[in-house]
Amino acid sequence: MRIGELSKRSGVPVPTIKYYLREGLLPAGVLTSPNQAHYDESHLRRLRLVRALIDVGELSISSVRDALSAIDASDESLHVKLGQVQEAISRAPSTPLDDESVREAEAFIAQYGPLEGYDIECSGVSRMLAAVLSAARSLGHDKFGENLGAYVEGMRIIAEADIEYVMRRATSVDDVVESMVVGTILGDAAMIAVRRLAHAQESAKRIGDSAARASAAREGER
Amino acid sequence: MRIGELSKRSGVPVPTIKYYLREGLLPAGVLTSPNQAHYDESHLRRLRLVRALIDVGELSISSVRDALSAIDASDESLHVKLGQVQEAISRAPSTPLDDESVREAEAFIAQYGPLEGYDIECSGVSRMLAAVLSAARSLGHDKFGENLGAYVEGMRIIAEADIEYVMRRATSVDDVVESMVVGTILGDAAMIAVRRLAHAQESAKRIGDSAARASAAREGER
DNA sequence: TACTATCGGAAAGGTACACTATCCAAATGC
DNA sequence: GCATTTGGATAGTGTACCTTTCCGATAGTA
Repeated sequence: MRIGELSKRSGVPVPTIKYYLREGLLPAGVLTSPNQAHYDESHLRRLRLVRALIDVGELSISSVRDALSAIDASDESLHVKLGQVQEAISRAPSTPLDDESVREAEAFIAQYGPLEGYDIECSGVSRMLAAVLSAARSLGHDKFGENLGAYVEGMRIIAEADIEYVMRRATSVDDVVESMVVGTILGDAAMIAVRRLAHAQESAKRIGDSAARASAAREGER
Repeated sequence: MRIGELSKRSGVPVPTIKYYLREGLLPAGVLTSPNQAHYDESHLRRLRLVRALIDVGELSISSVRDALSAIDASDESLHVKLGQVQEAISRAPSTPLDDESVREAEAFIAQYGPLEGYDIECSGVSRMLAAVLSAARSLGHDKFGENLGAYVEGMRIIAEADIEYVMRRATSVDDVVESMVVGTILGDAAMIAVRRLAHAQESAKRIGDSAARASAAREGER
């Protein structure tokens, strides 16, 4: 197919596709003449992945580029590759971190489980955690870290389901990597949404009785 | 204190504080003369909250404004207020959604638990879920929705800890609301970070043996 | 009472990002 | 034959989030 059909099938405007081509988010099509190129299903698939990373994952163009090049890299082991894509799709804050929080974050990671070959100091995850703890501290929530135990417990269940899901559907190594990217990005958003629901439900259960009754009454009036 | 000290204590540049004042993210100080104002601890606290919402929560200025005005609103019940701040701090995607995914999302919410007074159709949470399912579908992950069961299970644990945490430390109604905002925003980031760790650990356990051994060997060489 | 630093407030400027628009000669498709 | 579409390059747009600059007034210090 040519760029017009790629655009129609993906819902992405032609100029935007050209922009993505320029930015290296999409491999060039096969040139059939100096100014004609053909694209195939793999381009469509890649384009949809790009849009998912941008729209749902809210990644920047350059993060998407990093993630894709990690996906496409072929000279690494699967484990290393997964680490690289994880780094690419994890937003690392650029805020200055206080030492106390950095130490707390690293201690948490160390205690969480020995991760061989995991470079704690320069991982986005540890900086993220440090930023969270640092922000919590500055807001007077210095006990926030104690909550992390529950997070670990919850994430154990979810991560297990994630891996299970990836293993069930993936048919090749590249498939595993791509599924992990998709599952991670979509899962992040899904987790957040489900947590909001759980909060709303808990709020309704504990304190919303009168409000719910009022709402039900309003509903009844119609 | 005057603006200079507020800046020094918060780490936010003076011009940025002025900008936040203009944007209504920070209440004006008490004017002691036509061009002198005093700020107190509440301003410092609010300023730190704003920075946490922006830096950790990655909220836009206008979302922060919405969240703050929901926090400050006084004429609503706690339950309604919590719903409003939740809406303000939940990023709702602006992508077009396919009907199938919208239906699946709404069915999920309905089945998840009866939320009285919860307007499914115009909640950011349901749009978020629909966007996730829609993106999954377009990427060929049409079974992604089946994973949500595990997410619910994980979130039950986490949401319970969240509520517990808020109830334990809050001393007033306003405190509950603010703690909920902070806990939600920081918790989102924390969840994501912990999930990354869990994935890394699982990857190391299942496939990283050889890579870990290689890394350990490299470590040993030093 | 000089003098310097800092202040509040307004307006204009800047930077980064993610596209969009315009143009061109060449190729396609009816 | 001829309107449409193409790849490719360059320039422009819109939004978001600050910064810079300026002003006359005030605060703190000598």
